[in-house]
Amino acid sequence: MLSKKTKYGLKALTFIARTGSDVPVQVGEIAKGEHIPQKFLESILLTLRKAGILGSKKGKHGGYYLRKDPSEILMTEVMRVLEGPIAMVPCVSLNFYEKCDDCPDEDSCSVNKLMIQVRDSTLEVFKNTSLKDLSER
Amino acid sequence: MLSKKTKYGLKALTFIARTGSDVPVQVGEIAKGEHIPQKFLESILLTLRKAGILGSKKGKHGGYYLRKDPSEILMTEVMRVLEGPIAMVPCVSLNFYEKCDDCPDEDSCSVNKLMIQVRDSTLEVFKNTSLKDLSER
DNA sequence: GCAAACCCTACTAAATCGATAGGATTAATA
DNA sequence: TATTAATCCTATCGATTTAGTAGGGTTTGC
Repeated sequence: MLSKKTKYGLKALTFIARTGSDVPVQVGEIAKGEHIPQKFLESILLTLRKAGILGSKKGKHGGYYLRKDPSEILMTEVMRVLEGPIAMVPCVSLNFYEKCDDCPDEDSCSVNKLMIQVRDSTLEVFKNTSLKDLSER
Repeated sequence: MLSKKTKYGLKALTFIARTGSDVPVQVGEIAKGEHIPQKFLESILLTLRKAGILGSKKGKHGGYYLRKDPSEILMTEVMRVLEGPIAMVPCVSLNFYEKCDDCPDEDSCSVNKLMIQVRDSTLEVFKNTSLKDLSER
């Protein structure tokens, strides 16, 4: 299941991208427009800023803005920041690999093989979808 | 993330399929062979039996067996029984659909569109993989 | 200097996960 | 028929994660 954090984060990014300008967008505005609890959204946008996807401006007329062109912000990056590993099991994760404690041999593990296929097909979708694509729908 | 329940369930099914016979396989045997806590595995196999994927025989020399040929047991079915919805959000789930409380309009929701793509590509993998495929690896 | 915005830490209620415990029931067999 | 070995079933539990909330601190524009 996709966490609310990720879902809200994607909606917020789309919201910002859709304004189409470099003027910072305020948290309150996004929260209202997308029906997201403001305080929760604050922490999500903070995560996205720390990851380098968003920039921020403090004080009056402050807010958040995109640090790259929407077409250059890929879902692989966004999903990894918000949701963590794309793979369904750590033992097939490219960026967050971890060995299973059960399972002495990955090569003979049927789950491993299946989950590699799922990972690759999901990755294909995320790799080929940018924030620009999201915001144009 | 894939739950341990699902992971263990898949391994157990693979184990049973690999015996290649109709003789019931005991829980203890599977637990030992796949390094799964026996009591936990018991409850998982019970779930699979109630879903009609496994059959069971009680008493001495009892155990679990497949109710269909491995080639007819598809990952779509197994995953839905063990893990629940294949979709990452309920609003794009085919078998467990639910409307989002935020999000007034699904058609204009960027998350919705993205998750439909992910669902379809994952579904494609599960639809084309049977227990026979798993057990032959 | 004050109001409006982001920044940061800590806390919490609820749900889920990964088991474990303890026995009830059933079936083969000696 | 008694024993034993297996599945069946319910309940409980500690740890973790999730989805927030609370309460300010800090910075900036006017």
